[in-house]
Amino acid sequence: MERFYTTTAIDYVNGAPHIGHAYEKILTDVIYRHFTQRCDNTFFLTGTDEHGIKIQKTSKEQGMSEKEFCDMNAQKFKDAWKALDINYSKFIRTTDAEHEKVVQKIFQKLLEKGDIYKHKYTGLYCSGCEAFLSEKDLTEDGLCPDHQKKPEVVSEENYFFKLTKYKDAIIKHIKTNPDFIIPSFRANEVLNQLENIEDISVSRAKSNVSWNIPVLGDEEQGIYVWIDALSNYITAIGYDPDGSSEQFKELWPVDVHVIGKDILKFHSIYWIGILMALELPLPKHIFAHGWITIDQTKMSKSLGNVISPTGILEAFNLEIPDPLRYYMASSAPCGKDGNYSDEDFKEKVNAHLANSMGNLLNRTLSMLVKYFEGDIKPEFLGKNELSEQAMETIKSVKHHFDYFEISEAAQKIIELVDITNKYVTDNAPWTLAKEGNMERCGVVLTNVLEIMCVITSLIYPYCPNIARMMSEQLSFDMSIKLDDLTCANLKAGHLIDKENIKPVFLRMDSELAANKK
RNA sequence: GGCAAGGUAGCUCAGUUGGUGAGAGCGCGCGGCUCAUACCCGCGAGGUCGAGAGUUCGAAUCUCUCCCUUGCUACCA
Repeated sequence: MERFYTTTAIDYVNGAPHIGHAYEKILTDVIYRHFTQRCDNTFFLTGTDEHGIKIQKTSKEQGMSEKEFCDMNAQKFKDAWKALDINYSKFIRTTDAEHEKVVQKIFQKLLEKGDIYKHKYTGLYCSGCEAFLSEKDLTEDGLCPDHQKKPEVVSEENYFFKLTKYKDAIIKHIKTNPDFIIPSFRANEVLNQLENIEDISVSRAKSNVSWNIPVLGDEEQGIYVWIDALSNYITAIGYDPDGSSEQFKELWPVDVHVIGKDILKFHSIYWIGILMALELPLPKHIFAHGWITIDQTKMSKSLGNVISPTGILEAFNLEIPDPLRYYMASSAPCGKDGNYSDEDFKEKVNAHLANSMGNLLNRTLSMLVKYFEGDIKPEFLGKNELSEQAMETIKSVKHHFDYFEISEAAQKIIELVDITNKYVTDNAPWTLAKEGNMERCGVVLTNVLEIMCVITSLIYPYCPNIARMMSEQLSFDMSIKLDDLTCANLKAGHLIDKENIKPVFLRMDSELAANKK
């Protein structure tokens, strides 16, 4: 594998980022960082979706221009991702001039091709949804279920995308590529939805919505979300109907679109139809993750249980996002919902990162200093009784990432940590030292430190800061690719002094952590 | 209503094509160790594997019925 391109959904900047937004970015960042350990050319795209009537209205309510409002909120997302160490390559905004220009060209191309046509439509329009609703969507009182508002009867001439033309091809693609939609049980849902699919409206009357990308040559119409937002995945890397960039040619098709399960339909049907119309290769995978619930309850503004990711970092006085990243990425099985609770967060992070992994490094380095003044003697190096298991773990972690099983991969890493902790206890280096069996003692400690290098590499995608601290204390070069990773990472010589041994992560409720404040 | 996925120890969940006394992690209790971040290692808890019936020498694992949860989708109103 030489290149890897991944994306997140772009977030609608109508408000501030919450833990649900953060979950997706963390997942994607973990996936991305893992693949940077396997590929040379990698790219990670995220960004914001900034057009539409809701932005138009909210900005007006707040007495700002749409542009000011979007700038303000987009910045909040950027700040949050910075706090979480989301290592994206590019942050696209759908109001970027370059994006708008290419979207217009895409629209034009599909129009010329005949895949977009004009059609007069009369229906019940909900301005909250920015969409036409059918009567069956409404409540008993004839209100929009989401906005509790009565939709207006609107007759509008819009452009439509000929989605039905591609229906059979999309069905065929999903059926012949079982790993196209992940997790696979969602593929059935999509196939179900495809049965009743109709052409989709891809423009809005400028008189209704002004904050959007104008249709070239038609002042009455603005481009609606589908072509505007979905195409960010290609405009960001230089797609152009008149000739794409080198970068686009290298990176497309995308390896995985990471999205929430709520927008799977748009990505696995609408977006695929658009790509087919543009005659572009299709994404290799679409990974639909589940929701993060808060204390087993769905997060919602009305319940007032919306949690901000930076709020959690502050509440626990965390200087690095690693624990939150680790928890988020490891708490839900692939594609299923996960839950967040303060208690569970603390418990899991303390157990895995502090008690097991962090303490393992700490205890081993301490013994190396105590018994060998921090030196690794040449005779300590060589055959490692743990190497087979370590290599097996690397293989298994890679395998899980190939299927975007992020929490499952984390579990494997912690298993290796546990095995290694047991190895220390079973071999009791402190007893060996007392008995004067110094060579065996040194061999055991060195074996453990070699495994710690492997663990450092494997935990890096989840905990980049902790991994960096571990690598520093081990003098281990983390830039090594996973394919080249072995259990021979250390060199004979002086490794570390007592004063440089530092806990890489302190228990969140420990006195040490409290004193640090 | 249809389709789909589930209901397994306090919590989160594993349990391949049915078969030695039903598992893991966390939490909890007890013991051990003392290198370490009050950490690590070991042991334990006795959970009618949602309910009932059936197939079988034998079912958490297959069949049927029922109850409950979740997702997608419809229809009546």
